[in-house]
Amino acid sequence: MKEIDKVFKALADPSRRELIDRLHAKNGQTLSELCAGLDMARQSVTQHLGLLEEANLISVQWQGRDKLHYFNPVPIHEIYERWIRKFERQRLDALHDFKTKLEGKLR
Amino acid sequence: MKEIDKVFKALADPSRRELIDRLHAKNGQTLSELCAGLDMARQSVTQHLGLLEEANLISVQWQGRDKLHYFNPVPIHEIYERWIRKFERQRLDALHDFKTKLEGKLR
DNA sequence: TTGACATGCAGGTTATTACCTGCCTATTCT
DNA sequence: AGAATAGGCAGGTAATAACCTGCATGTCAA
Repeated sequence: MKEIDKVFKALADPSRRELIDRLHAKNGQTLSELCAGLDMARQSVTQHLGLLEEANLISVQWQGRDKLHYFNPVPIHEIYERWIRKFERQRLDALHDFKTKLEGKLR
Repeated sequence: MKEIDKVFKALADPSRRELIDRLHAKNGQTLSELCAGLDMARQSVTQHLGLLEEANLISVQWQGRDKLHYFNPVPIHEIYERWIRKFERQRLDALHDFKTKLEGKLR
């Protein structure tokens, strides 16, 4: 499976995006910390975090019995650069055309 | 299911991203046109297109017996605005910090 | 009008996903 | 040392996803 596929797949699940959001708000959280309030068994969270790690969206670091999780924004940036940006450009072009046409009608 | 969830789910599959890419390259293609070269039964493609339509990533228009497909960049833009942009910002900040520290060391 | 073509609809299969529970290990704290 | 805490590992289940085939319908063109 290609890297970019893993990232898209990882982002497909709302719980995983929620986890990323939480790490973005506070980096370096432990598993238990991330579990708190997530209405889901610890094992499920572990699994989600595993997928995120597979996609290189987070990295982990052990500290005694604690497993610390860190968010890595690089894959998201790559998705943006390699896949999303071109559509943004098209969209802006469309807006530009629209505005131009509008100005034509108003003239 | 929330709108944004549908979009992320729709983008999770490589075949569906491929379809979007093709429509981006040439808008208004028929189903048969999109099937060509996709090593997949027509019905599967129909299903993928259905999901993309559900996510509002494409819209269709009938013309006689032909079903024309058009790409809509808006949902992708929304994903970018509401979800990706903040991570881009963090990333740029990180780069900036890095550069600043580096300059500190070089001084 | 008949044949060729574009697509829809129904249903079935297999793989994957998102969960769970139960039990085990390692670390910390008292 | 013993209890509490953080996490791993194995396995099981139910829902969903990604495919397929077969047949029906509607449209175009000779």
